Amino acid sequence: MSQGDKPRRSGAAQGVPAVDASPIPAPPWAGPQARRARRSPRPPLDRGRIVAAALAIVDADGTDALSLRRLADALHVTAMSLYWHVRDKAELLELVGQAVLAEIEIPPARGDWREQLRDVHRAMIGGFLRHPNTADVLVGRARYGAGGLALFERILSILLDAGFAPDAAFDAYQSLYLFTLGFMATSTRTPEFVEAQRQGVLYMLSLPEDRFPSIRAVVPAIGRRSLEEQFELDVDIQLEGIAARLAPVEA
Amino acid sequence: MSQGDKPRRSGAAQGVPAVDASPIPAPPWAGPQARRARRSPRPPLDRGRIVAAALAIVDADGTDALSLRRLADALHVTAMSLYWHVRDKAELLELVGQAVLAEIEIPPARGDWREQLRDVHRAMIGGFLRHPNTADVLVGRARYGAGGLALFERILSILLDAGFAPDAAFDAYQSLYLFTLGFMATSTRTPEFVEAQRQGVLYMLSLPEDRFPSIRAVVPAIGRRSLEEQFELDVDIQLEGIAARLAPVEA
DNA sequence: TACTATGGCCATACACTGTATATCATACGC
DNA sequence: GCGTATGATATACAGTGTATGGCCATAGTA
Repeated sequence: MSQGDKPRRSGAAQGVPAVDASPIPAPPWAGPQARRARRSPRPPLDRGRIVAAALAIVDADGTDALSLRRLADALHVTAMSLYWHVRDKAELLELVGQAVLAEIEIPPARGDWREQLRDVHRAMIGGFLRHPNTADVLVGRARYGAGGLALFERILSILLDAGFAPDAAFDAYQSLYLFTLGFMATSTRTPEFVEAQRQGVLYMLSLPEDRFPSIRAVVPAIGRRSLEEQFELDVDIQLEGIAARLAPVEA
Repeated sequence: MSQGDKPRRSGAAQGVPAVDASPIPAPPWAGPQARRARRSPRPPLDRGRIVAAALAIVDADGTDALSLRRLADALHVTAMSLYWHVRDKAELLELVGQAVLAEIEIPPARGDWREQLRDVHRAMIGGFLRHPNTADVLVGRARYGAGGLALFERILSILLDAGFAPDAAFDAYQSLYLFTLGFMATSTRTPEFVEAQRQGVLYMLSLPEDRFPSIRAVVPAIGRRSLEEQFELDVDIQLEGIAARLAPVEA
């Protein structure tokens, strides 16, 4: 029984959450044997430090630059050491995404449901824009960590409290969520992406006016707003649409 | 002068568009020497066939499965042969994305601006859902090929014709575009993604009701609509919001 | 204090990726 | 026929994620 199983990764290694990407129902942080002390020169490398270092690399050079060896180097450790704490790179990326979400602090409720949703989304996009290179992580692998769940719960509760039926609340959430994802996807700030965007605008300005009159007419409007302002306006559009199509009848 | 330059890739190799990702202003298809005939058993491998084969692989197994060697094998060719026709993998992915966009046929105009936008977006999402695994390509690298430009031009012209000011037209477009991106990002149909989504729902259903009452109340509403219906509703919400916030005053 | 178990880290290796470089084969213009 | 572009290939390299197995210090037990 206790023979074939090497110290292999996965499962409840050390005192760290076992569940795959769902640390909520049983949050055994500070688990059984509460992290025994150590006095070796470098601290003993846990998920927190790994994820923090990974996020730092992503912030600096984008997700493509995040390789396990580079991450290990940053932690003064070999690549394989990471596998003791993390199942594989996919899980690592998930944790990075969750770290970004966890940083977001949900503002207290004030005002009607539209004000509240505006506030929550402002906080979200603010938190995201502090780590704009995490877009593909957040957009691609949609897994909810603790932070994501809290946001989800909060948004839904605002809607339900406002009298939305559950179905309508979900539809409203979906609408806001999808648009937020799209916004994040286009807000990457890695140098290549920014340059590509710039080139795109230049290119569109070079299009023949007779075949693309509308593009030519509108392109000058691009980029006249900051990302924050842009987002603010778009949230407003969402809310207006939600109010018109999904909100409960009563005033 | 004509010495140091090997047949190196890039530029106006063969009769194929030279511009990096912008085949519009000078579309030299059927270029100078209109593709001379050949009767070798296998035809001589052009961008079209490469992109088609790549798209087939992506449709079958997702973008992660698209490696240059596998693509080359499918074409009965070595990996390096591809580099004659394509600068690098990034360009290949761009071309795959553009191929998906190019497949979309823009419906004729009928009805008011909202009807028209609905029709165009229906066509878009229909075309996309025929290649749902191309989501990250379409979402990640936002480069406009011929098809993308045509869509862009069309949507803007609908808005301008409806009396939107250029700034407002761009804002409206942006709103629709971002949300469409988000929708595509969450519509990947690769097995892992679908499974992850399913797990997510199950997980949320297992959350403690006292801490996540809203989630528990709403989760049953997930997935009761098809993707097409979902999209339809969300477009409606966008349009409603756009009408309320951006549309010109006149009726 | 001696002994063992094990948590945590590392060395090595493997299959696979994208791509640089150089070479080779065919077809066409002269 | 010859040179020259056009296109495919062979080889090689650095870098990726990760499977496997070993190493060592500490914790727990006697």
